[in-house]
Amino acid sequence: MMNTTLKLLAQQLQLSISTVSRALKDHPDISAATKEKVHALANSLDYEPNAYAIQLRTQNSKIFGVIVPAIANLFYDSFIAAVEEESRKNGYALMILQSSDNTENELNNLKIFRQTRVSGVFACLSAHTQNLEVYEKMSDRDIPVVFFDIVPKDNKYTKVRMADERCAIIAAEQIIQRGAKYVLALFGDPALSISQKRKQAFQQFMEKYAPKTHCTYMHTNSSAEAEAAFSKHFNKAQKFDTVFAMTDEILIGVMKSIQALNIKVPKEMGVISISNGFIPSLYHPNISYVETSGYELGKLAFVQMLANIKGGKTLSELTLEARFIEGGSM
Amino acid sequence: MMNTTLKLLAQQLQLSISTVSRALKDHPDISAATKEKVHALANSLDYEPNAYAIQLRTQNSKIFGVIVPAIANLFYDSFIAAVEEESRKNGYALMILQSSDNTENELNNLKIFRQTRVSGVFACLSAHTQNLEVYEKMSDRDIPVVFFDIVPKDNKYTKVRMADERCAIIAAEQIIQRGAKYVLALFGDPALSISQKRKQAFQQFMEKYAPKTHCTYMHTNSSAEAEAAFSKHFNKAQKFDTVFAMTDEILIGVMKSIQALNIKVPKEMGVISISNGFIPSLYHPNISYVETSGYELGKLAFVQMLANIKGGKTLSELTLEARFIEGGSM
DNA sequence: TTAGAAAATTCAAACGTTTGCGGTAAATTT
DNA sequence: AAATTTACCGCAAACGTTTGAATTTTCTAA
Repeated sequence: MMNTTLKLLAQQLQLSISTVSRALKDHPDISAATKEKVHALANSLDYEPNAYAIQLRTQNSKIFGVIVPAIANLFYDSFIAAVEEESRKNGYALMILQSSDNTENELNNLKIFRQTRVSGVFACLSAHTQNLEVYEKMSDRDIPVVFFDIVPKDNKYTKVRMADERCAIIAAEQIIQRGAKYVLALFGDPALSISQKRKQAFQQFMEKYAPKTHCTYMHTNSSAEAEAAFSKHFNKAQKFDTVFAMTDEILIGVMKSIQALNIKVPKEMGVISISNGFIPSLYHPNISYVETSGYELGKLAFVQMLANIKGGKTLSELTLEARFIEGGSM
Repeated sequence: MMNTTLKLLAQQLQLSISTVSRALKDHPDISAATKEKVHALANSLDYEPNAYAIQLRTQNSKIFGVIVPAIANLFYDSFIAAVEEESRKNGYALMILQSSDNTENELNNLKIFRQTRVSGVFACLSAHTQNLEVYEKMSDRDIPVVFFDIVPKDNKYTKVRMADERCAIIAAEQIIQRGAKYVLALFGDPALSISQKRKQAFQQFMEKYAPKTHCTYMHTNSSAEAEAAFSKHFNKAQKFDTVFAMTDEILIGVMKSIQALNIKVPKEMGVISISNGFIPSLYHPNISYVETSGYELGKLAFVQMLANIKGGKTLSELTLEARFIEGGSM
């Protein structure tokens, strides 16, 4: 079936293409009568403007690119969901690519975005990406980039992220409030700045406000490692009374161990984590956590993107405040 | 910064646009020397073909649309991940839209896809979508549609889905093998055909091969309902020894109740579910489940899509075989 | 009436490609 | 040396839209 185009409408109505085009978008130059006729025919012929022709003409694709380490991830999921919602409201579509935490994929994806002439990209750096040249290239072409979650250090970029230090501190506050004596604090990959930041903030806070509390710090790279670390340490001389998990991944490992050892939460063991909220809700009692909402972050990122597009460059770093969500595990 | 175009290259090289265009794609008409010069300049000027111009000319967007009820969902996540992988390999990009299980959104998304002139769409029907007219319209425009997971009944469409009945039967087999006497079988929204199919297959199989086993069938619409249903029934006169959860959502509710009541798995209670695998891996012991792999389904869907594009229409329904994954809960 | 303004419509170029066809110069054949 | 082939390359139209400027039509006022 032939696609109906402006030309076709124009022919059938004995009008020029430009008149039809303007009629369709309510241009004041066009008479009400003509507008009506045009709209009527357009509807009955089911006219859909050709996005490619428009973009070619206007240089504006109305598509945002999103690049995440993985789509199948609770946090990024909700981030994407938020961005998608806002995009749709604002007449943008979304193109989502995953880097699988691999710098090469990240590069390829960026290239696709350039080729697609996206109107902007939301980027979460791969864990070990150092070279930001490609992102510079986007800026050169006036494609705004909003970094989220894992962001570059350099502050010439627009970025939104969780208040990582605050998250850790809020958790520490809760641990102190519980009156914990022996704490096992589990953090993620020590190579990631997010792990470093959180650990440093946590440790500093504990040392300052609860110097008598005995804390053991560990880094684990997977659920399995966290599970092993927990059960190994639990069986040692001094039993912990509280455990802190920096991520969902770690929490999962910890909870498996807790179930296996049939430890009672919160009586025998207090549990607190930093999370999006889904995983903590899976257990009984619900795990208390410091919320890092991918959804909220997505909303924030979108605001930044729009600001970037409308008002030119707005370089800034926004952090999303965290809050404590009471479960029953403390 | 100006985008470099064929015209620019042509000017700088004192060649015609067509020559440059052909040189760039290794056309036999062009001499090796010229090709080399063109490539060299293209590289140094960082030329990227304008996808919109190409699509306008060739009528081929090299973009697939994906429409899912929700991105933030373990099953669809992995489906998308698979489709994305394959798409990238084949030079396609992906545009992902979520319907939030709302028919109106679904319609809007489809419209965006039509406007974007996607090369094809992967569609999962919203729970209560009846009117498939919009999908017909896609076909009219020669945009192939591959339905997945929640698919229309009519078999004039291309569809891939899980072998729903088989999943339920495999679970039933395991339950019989465990020697269960009293079974609580929890299914999802009775309005969904998937719930009906699974329940019917399950019930039929149990009645035929284990008529003496006492089964209680229930429908629950959320984790909370499942949790309530389980604990309510568990406290009645006759205790169950086995529970079957049709979805992750239901499993989550069941497991919360099991944890709350401190029931020992698998000694006091056998647990089996149908799942993607993630949720069952969260507990200790791991829950045994019948695997419905979104990832595999994605791969399958992509094959179908390619077949549709290459070889014209291939109407068919493919179902993905399910398999039992041993946890420690049976 | 008629000039002049206002309203409505059309012209035509441009966005960056692809591609059938035609053209020219060099190489090959008679 | 003329005729034919071969190897390269350029012309120009087309894809569907937007938009500044020009043009035509209609209205207004003297």
